[in-house]
Amino acid sequence: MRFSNLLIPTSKETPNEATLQSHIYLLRAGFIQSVGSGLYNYLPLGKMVLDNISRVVKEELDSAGAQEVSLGFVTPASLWRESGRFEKYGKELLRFKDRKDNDFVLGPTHEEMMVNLVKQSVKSYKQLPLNLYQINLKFRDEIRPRFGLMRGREFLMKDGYSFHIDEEDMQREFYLMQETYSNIFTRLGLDFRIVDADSGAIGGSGSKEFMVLAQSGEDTIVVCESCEYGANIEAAVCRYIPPQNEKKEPFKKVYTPNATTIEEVSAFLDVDPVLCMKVVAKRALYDESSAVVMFVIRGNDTLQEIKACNSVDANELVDLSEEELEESGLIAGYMGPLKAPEAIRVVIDKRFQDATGLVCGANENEHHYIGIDISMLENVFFEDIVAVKEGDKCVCCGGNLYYTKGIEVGHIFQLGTRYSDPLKAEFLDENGKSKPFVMGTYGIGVSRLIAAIIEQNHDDKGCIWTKESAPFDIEVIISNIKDEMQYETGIKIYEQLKSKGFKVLLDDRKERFGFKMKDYELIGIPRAVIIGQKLEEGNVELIDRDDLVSKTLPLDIFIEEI
RNA sequence: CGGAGUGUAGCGCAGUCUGGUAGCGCACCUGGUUUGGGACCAGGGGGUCGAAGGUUCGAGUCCUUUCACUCCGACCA
Repeated sequence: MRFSNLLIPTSKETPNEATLQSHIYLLRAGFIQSVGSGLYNYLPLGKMVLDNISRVVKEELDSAGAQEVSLGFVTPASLWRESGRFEKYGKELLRFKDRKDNDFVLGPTHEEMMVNLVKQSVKSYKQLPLNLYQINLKFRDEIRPRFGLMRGREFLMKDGYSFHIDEEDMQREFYLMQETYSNIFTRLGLDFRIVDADSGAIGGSGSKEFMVLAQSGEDTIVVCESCEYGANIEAAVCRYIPPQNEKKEPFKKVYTPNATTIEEVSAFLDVDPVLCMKVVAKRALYDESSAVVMFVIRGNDTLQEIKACNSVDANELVDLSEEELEESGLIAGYMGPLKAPEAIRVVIDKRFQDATGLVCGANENEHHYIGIDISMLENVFFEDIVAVKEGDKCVCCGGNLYYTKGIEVGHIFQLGTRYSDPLKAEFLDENGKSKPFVMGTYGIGVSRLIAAIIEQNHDDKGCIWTKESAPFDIEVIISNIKDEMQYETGIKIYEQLKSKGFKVLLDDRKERFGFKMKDYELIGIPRAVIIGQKLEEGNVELIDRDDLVSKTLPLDIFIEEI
């Protein structure tokens, strides 16, 4: 295609709102246009990249036996009520009414719709397994959209759903999808890692995320330096030994004035923070109720809120105000699991199991207990609720764990019957018995991938597209279109490359050389051929975008070499 | 949700304190020169100053309300 005919509004200036490199370059190079908070238009170049990514996704999924469909974007709320998610999904779900006052939602994900589709057409085990997917718009009313395409409200996602007769077959498909996803991200030229993950609002068990490694990633992932273990911080686990106090202090209440933080308590009583029970009180929200919960962790740990939330099966955890604390009978700075108000649920971190000689708040102003053994506590239960720290030991091999940042581009879940049960999606097995489908669900953030590719592949001049994602394979740059020989040679090379099957962009604009080069570097097409001054000796230049190294080649050899 | 900030030409901004004909750079249009690293000269087009209401002879500027957008945070007891 000719540059002069394409809408590619490049810009020298960085738009105000962009902070992330990918966002800046995608805007400046004319791939996307901002239309509102978390909403973007795709211009021709952006649409080409989007289509390339979709194509790779589709090819790999189809060859793995999945089938593409397209579901309605607007979903009747009744389906969401049946699954129980109409209330549970929270404010991210955009709800609205039609003229007849019926409730609808804009689909943030399509489990309900897909289950409904299959329920109506699949009745027998003979029709299974089945893997259906779509590449379609999603809408999530994010609390705070940011980072351009990375966290928009409207975005393009591939979502797939598989249906099986039993767990075993669902797991087979899960691993097939894991492999298929690896193929997709490898083809797109990404450096990624597969990690264990929390299942979040989708529900189900056994989920894995595909993380593109990048400093700007929003997720913290924990990886092992000596084995393959990797997990999102929300789900990461590690080895631990329960803390034991060397000093055998007898149990007693002690006066601890002005010691409201772990540091102060630890210093005042001369005990290691690891032996201090830090209490984080939260309100756990459920569908129709809420409860105050005390999460008890070691003084040197931090609460992992997702794990904590899962430990009490809550929808969400929220902070307590000063007033709420008081109403619950809790005293900030002096909370403890021993002799706590009865209505309060206590969850203790697993790391405390069998621990002895601990310190905790006495639920009484300016007092702490010392010499507590965990066995003294009643009506408590143990869960893993703290964030793994760098330097903790890997559960698999004992190696050191460390943090890195990742962009979540894919997530696969073993759902089981989480949706088929409530939606009564059943089939008849070989004994003629009704059974709910056993399901898996698989997502890829297609529009987010555009940003992820650039986050991982750019320099200080602009984008560097990977082979399969690039809007064009090669750009033909005519240095000066008023030079007839350059112009005619440019056109000829352009036609030749096209006939060889390349996607070619011809920069035939009436601009100066430097201007065109800046645009080339900003847009980031993998290779360019420059038809310029060297043509007088019968040469052209071939340049690679990633290293910007150029090779001078005689015209006839150039065509061969390509 | 909490905190901070910004809305003036397509983009980036000045003008607001101290009310008096709406400005600059980039981009755009016309003509000419230039043509290997975002050129130059000359001429030109483009604005409900986020919106509504108020004060005033007069409001981009002062007052009230409202909307939108951006950034930071959502830790700890």
